[in-house]
Amino acid sequence: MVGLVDCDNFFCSCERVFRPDLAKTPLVVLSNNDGCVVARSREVKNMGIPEGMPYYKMKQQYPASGIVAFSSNYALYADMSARVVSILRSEAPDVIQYSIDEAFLLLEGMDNIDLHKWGVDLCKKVQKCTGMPVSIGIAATNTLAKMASKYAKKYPAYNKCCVIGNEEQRYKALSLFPAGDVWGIGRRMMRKLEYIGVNTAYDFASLPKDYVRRRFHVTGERTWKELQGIPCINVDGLDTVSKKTIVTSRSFPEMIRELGDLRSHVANYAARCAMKLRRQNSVCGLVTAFIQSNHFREDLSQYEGSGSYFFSTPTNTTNEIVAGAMDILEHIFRKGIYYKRAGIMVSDISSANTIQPDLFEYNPERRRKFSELSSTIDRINSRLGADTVVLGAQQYRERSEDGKSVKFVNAIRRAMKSPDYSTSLGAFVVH
DNA sequence: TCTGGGGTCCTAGGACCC
DNA sequence: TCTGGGGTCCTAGGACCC
Repeated sequence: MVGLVDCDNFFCSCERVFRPDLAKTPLVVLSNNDGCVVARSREVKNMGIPEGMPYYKMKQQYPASGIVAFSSNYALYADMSARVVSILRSEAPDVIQYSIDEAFLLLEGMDNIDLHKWGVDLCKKVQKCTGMPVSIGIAATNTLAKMASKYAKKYPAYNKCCVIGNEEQRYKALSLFPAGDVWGIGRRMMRKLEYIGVNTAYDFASLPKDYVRRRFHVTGERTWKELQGIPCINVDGLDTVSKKTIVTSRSFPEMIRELGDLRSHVANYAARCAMKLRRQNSVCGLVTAFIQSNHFREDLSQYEGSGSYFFSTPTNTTNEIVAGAMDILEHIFRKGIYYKRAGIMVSDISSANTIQPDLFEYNPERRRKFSELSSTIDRINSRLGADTVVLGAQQYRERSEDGKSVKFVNAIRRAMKSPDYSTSLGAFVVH
């Protein structure tokens, strides 16, 4: 059997752990730049506010709702996530973290245990130790466990733990479950399914296997099998295997026209990608940069530009990756466009332990220096705070009146961010 | 005024090989 | 008039996830 532990309204619950006075207050957490609603408390979900709704629209449409909004506080969420996982690891034989708020538990060797009681106790322990409310679904496959966890959330009678343990329970669970909510059935697939009269998970599971294979390919067939109770979606090692691509991208709080301003942003994203590469002890062979105009402004000219830069010897140093990104930017920049978003992707990722050097241009001394420089920057920044030391290209220029001096400015709007309660002593300074 | 960010896997089709 | 057959690898784009 596998278990799927899912934090209830994760971002909102993180905020509530340190603001118990808001336990019953409708709460939302916003995306970068306070753009969209990315997390909603139960009260807000009940009001019918959809995920992804732009914050300004929410304010327009629900002016007197009493909803409290928080900017996203990723330092807090990442730390809370780690705390929850550490409790899970202390209780379950094997834990695979699947996302920031979800983990699969491999429940081998627990055949003679009352799994429902075990799950209820686990949720209680997590809540007691971290303050985080969680639910758990237990079943024979990942897909069924995900389904069970939704039942555990929806019906209080389950006491936060729902087990799909036999055929009767599986049949009942499938029959009452909308097909579109099944893990692996997205919007596109659901449109096709509706067309052939499939509404519930049971309807889908009742389709002939060959038909599912033909219409929905292997991925659809896997989901179908999982619903039969046959495991075939593997998440083993998901959290230990290094990433194959790494992306850093952002929308800007204001639109940007100048190449110089774009350069600062893109250099920062490139530096972040380099840091993420080093963190997983990887190097990349390719960096891709992209810049985009504002899709929502149909009155302005639209443009999307992207380009790539190959490294003859794979690298993870900040200066090489930033230099590559700057080179691309020169080529893809067009004058007269109002830019709203940009990003960097590094790919062709391999281990930093086995770098294949370029036969003709390899310069070990240069590489060693760059590499040392980057790890020194990492050490300084981890001790003294992120972005204590950056490349010149990463500086955001805010020009003074006379245009002579520039200063460093914060690039992201987070007007309503909570303090970093769990990771910074500064959060508790009394003013 | 205002609209998020970061991943994975699969498939079709092109380019290339013998 | 008439133009083979069987592979592999790579990439872009689609679909899905949180």
